[in-house]
Amino acid sequence: MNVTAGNATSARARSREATRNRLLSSARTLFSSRGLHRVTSHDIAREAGVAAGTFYLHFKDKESLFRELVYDAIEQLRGRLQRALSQSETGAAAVRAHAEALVSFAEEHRELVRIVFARDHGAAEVETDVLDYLATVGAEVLKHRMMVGTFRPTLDPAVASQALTGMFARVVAWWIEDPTRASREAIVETLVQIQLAGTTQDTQAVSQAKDPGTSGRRSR
Amino acid sequence: MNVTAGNATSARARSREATRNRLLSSARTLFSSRGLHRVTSHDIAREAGVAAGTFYLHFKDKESLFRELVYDAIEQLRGRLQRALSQSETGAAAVRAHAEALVSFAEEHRELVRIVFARDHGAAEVETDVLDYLATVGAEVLKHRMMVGTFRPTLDPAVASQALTGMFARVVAWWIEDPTRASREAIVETLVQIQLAGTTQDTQAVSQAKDPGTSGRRSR
Amino acid sequence: MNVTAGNATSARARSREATRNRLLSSARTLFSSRGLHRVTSHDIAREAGVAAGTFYLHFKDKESLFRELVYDAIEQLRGRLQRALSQSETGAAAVRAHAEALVSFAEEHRELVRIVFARDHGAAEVETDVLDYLATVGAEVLKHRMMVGTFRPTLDPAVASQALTGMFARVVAWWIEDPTRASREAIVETLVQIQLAGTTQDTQAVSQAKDPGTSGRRSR
Amino acid sequence: MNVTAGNATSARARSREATRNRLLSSARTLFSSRGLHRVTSHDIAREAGVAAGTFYLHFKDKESLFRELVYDAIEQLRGRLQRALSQSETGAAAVRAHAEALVSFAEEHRELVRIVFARDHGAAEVETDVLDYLATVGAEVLKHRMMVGTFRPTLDPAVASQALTGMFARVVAWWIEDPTRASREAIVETLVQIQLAGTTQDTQAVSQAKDPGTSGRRSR
DNA sequence: GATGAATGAGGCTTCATTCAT
DNA sequence: GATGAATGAAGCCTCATTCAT
Repeated sequence: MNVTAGNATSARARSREATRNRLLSSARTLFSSRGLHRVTSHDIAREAGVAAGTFYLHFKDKESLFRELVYDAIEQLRGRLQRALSQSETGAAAVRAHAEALVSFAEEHRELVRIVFARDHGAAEVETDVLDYLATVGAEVLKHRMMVGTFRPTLDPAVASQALTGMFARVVAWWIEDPTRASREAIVETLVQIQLAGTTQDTQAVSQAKDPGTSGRRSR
Repeated sequence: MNVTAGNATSARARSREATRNRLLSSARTLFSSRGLHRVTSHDIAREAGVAAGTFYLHFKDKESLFRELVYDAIEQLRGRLQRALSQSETGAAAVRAHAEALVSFAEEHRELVRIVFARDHGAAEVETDVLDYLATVGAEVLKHRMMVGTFRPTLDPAVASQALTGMFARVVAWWIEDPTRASREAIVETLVQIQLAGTTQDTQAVSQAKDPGTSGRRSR
Repeated sequence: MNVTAGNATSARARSREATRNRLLSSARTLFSSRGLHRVTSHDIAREAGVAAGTFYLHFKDKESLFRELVYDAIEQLRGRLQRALSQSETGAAAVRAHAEALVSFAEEHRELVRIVFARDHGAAEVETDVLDYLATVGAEVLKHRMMVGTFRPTLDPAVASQALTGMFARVVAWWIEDPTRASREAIVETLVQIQLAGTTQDTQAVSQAKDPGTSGRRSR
Repeated sequence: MNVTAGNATSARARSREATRNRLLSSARTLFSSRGLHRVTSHDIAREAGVAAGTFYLHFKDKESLFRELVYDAIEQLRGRLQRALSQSETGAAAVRAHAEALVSFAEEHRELVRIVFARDHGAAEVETDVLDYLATVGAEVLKHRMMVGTFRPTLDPAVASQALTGMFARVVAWWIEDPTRASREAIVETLVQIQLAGTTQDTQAVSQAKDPGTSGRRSR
């Protein structure tokens, strides 16, 4: 009977896990299309095919579920980005790999991107701000690159990291909303070039800063 | 009697306007600190020192007031930025003037910035998304600069505009949240340099691209 | 100056009366199409072209105005009906004249009919119920006719009066809502015949009671 | 386990149904005494001994509940009346049976009668007007009787049906408000006689229409 | 007398959460 | 563990009425 109980328990555990996952998945879909505060716990339960009360057997409250979804997503993303960076040899390669990884992640996880980078996700309740977190992580990377010499030393790493994070989030959120807005290549290329050489090219600057421009081209 | 009537009307109108402004001002403060959906119409009325119903004499609903606040703010900002651009002679000067204008606006209108660039402003209901609007405006500017030759032609203007908008919004929102996080100069300088020369500097690039960095400094 | 004041006062009085009438008239129109509780005092004032507060200079409250409208209307109607009855020589003629007067009144005062006989006029607040009043008046008439011998003595006058009042009110309200529903003649004829001979005609009754039907026609 | 689940479901369903019925019953009482728009959803919930929100688990809104109450009532009434008619052999018997059924229904369902036939039930929102519906049903009956020869062919069935409906509704509503106003028999007799022979009896008419009058008497 | 801005009680409805089964 | 009916606080908005000008 111990054995039986053991099996039963584990069957239960598995079933429980399945319910939990259905809730997470339903929430992902719903939050993605309607945002945190326009989705009710009933909506999520209904979509998951469970009773309203079941929700609270798995999550403390709606916030909790949301936070879990978001944190999982950014951890995944962070991992992907870090791997891209660490596997690159040169700075330029790292920048490109990073952009590629970001765009790939967005393509594979449209819903998560819409949730995490949406402007109305009710982030106030998710205490640790998502972009702040990503930017903080990013700042560490920049500091490292600065030491290594691949980051312009006249920039403030904290500020630059916020800048880049805002840029990534916005571009990806905008694109994922309607992927026909730009080709995947245009997204990657634009992100890469801005990092490698900025957006500017004027008669004066051309001669002085031609190399970044050239490298921007080369990297295509 | 005409005069009396005229005065009476005026006085009424002035008083009405005053109430309306008190409501707007209270809303600005409250939205800035708590976000759209954590502020009730009663909160706003109370803060403004008027009765609950008075709110609805001046605004159709909470959304309306919010939208008015946001739209006014972005129009002001847009005007400031455009003026900065049009009064600059060179591309580099324009980039700097733009960044300066942005930061000044943020300093002068902390509350508006917190409302407009906050991620949880309930944008879903504010139909035209704020960043989209700004980015669209920005894209026009970039197209113009591309024709004039001060914008890197290998970039996609639509994508780049989203990128820059996201960057500006994020940096400014982050900084305004706590201005001790970076000096005003660091903010401006970082925004300018990223645009003029990107963030990167690698061993190869160092020698060749040192000037943008230098020019970044010089241009101070 | 007394004289002047006198003139001024009377000019004022006239103007005041005009305002009051505009309010009454607007209310009549609005109540007629929307019913008491779907018309606000602001609606009435706006329609009358006066300020919201002006309403309360002329009427204690919305109820008051409504009551005045209704009572005026039923007094008018009562007068018309009584005149029709008193000017008729025979009982049958009286019945017909009464029906004619009712229908004419309805044609001339569609709005009042819609207000008075509508089923949702919020009569609860108009303490003395309109139909009760009319029925009570009607009962007096029936008692009189009973004494004179033109009213079937086996009927209870109070009940019959309610019955007739309900019949009149309903037919008129239904017809006035859309006068193409039946011809004026059909309305009058049906009301007359029901009173003179009922609605029934069975195999037995046919031969014996054909005349009332015929007389109904003849009396045209 | 099936059984348990079955019972559980049943118990739930039964309890739910009980709550729903308590709400319906409370609403019936309240609407009956105060009319639709003087009863709030909170009133109904309180009277039913449930929380305010519970109301909305069972009914979309106050209107919905009201409509359900009214429609159920008129369907019941219609059934009763139709049965009375179809079980009668002669026209006169049908008229009497119909009146009896109407009065019995009123006695048994005072509250429903007060709601359905009240003049201020907010019918505007109950789209299909109750009396219109009943009159329309009635018109079909009259057309049938006309073909069978028990309905005076010179009457317009649509108009007559409105007339009778108004008569029935008014008499019943008036009586039920205070049953001491007339005896049950007086109500029935008056309704019957008016249909069989009208209200009139004048020196001329007497000889010509005596039989309907007589049958009116006989039936007492 | 007229004005119209302001009042604030009151009604409607939603939804996060609990709890008996 | 799952269920789903019930809870009730909380927000939104309307509108009859008042009152200073």
